[in-house]
Amino acid sequence: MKNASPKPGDLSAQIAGQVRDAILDGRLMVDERLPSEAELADQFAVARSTVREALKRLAAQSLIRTERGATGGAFVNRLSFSEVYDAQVTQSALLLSMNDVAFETACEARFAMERACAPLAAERRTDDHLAQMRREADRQSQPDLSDEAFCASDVAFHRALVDAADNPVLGFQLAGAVEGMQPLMNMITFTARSRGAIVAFHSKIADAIEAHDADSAIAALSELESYTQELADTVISARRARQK
Amino acid sequence: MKNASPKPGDLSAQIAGQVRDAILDGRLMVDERLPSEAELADQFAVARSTVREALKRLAAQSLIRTERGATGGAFVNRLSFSEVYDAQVTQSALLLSMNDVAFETACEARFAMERACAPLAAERRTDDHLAQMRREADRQSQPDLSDEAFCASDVAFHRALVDAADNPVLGFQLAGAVEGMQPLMNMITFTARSRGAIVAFHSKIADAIEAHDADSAIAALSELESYTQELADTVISARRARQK
DNA sequence: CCAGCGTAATTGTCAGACATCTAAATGTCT
DNA sequence: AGACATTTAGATGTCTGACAATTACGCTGG
Repeated sequence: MKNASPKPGDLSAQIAGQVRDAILDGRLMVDERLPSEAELADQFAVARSTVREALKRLAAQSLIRTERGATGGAFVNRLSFSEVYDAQVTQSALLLSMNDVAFETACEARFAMERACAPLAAERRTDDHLAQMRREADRQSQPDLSDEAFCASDVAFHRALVDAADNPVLGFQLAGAVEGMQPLMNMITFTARSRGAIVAFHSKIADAIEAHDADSAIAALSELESYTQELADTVISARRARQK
Repeated sequence: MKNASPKPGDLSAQIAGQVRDAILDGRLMVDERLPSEAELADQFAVARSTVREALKRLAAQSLIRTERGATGGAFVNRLSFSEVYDAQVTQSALLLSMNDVAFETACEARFAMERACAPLAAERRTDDHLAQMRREADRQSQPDLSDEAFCASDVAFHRALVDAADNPVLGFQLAGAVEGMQPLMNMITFTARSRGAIVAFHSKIADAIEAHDADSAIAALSELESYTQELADTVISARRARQK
């Protein structure tokens, strides 16, 4: 709306914004080469260093890539799902850690979204997805697994579930909710007993997905959510008591 | 894993990476001030301009903010939901536009996630949320609304629904799915008849939310999804026929 | 025909200077 | 002493000019 004159002092930010808008509007197409830094400096009537700072900003957002050499320059980058996926995970993890989000809130969001893809996963799952889920559940049964490894396997299990829904858009949106929560989950120490319960839920989920039974999968996910919440409550209140 | 020596040629990228890791690890706390650019240049044994490019990269990711003046400098930024929300929206929009994602896929993801927050919204909605939904539905009934304005109001309606779930984590995860899809939705021209149908669905959803009836809300959302898909199919096949 | 070499274009880095901004210290008047 | 104006120091923002590193391309000579 007000693209014409957003003058917040910083030239490099303004220039970055203008180029970003050009990419967003489609005035710059994927893989198109931007003018050289010197040309951009002329066009915007600024020094090359200022242009460079603007380009670095865009590069940090994966909007452009730069290549060196005679035919080099800055090119509009095709955003890939995997790139955005990673960015999503780190951003969510940071967001959660910096805003003291209640475990309950994050957990609720995560399972709400995961239940959202359960019907699709139940319908479309391949044998590969199922095998992956079984494999992770098996690994989680091994008693000599560290808490971190257990959590990593937990994430892998749920990621397999999400992948089974076979919708890349859904998949990358869920990245933050599932993988970004791992640091929070890592704060919970799992007893042998709680691990057993979790593996049982995972088996239940895998069974439901195998049977193409969406309702059972959703039910099992809800049970797992309740159990996770209970577990977190126990750990947190124990920690609080110990501090007092 | 391999943080020790990731030497991909670019000094500014390396430095940005080191500082980013420091923030992620918690070695740099929120609102902590980084050394001045000159000091950082000394520490890393590079020129100030190189340090600046690194800092601009981090600033583009909202990891730091810079303030001018005597007590200024670069400070670790507390990631806010609203910042990440905006980034999420533009990133999703770009991702969708650059990877020729099928409308069907995006639509499916969006409604799957929206249904996920319907139960929470039905339980927790306030009168404010409800009023907002009604207001947007009303606006959508006005025949002199442009297609863009209609779509914007549509987004606002669904955002009110998401907000009613009262879970910020869920809210920002859904940002990409709902608002990021707006460009795709804008490609559909709405006839008076289709607008009427959509408004009817919206009213149905608002009624269900008002009655705290999660199941009806989910059902209405599913109907709206089907209708949207039909509409898109019609528009797309008409466009294809016209081109041929 | 082809292998090697130089050349030009472009990004990456450096060094130093000046401009601008801002809080804090300092000075001045009542 | 307190309120207000002024200076000052430290920091970021910008500019200029130079050189290094890298890469495609064309030329030249065998």
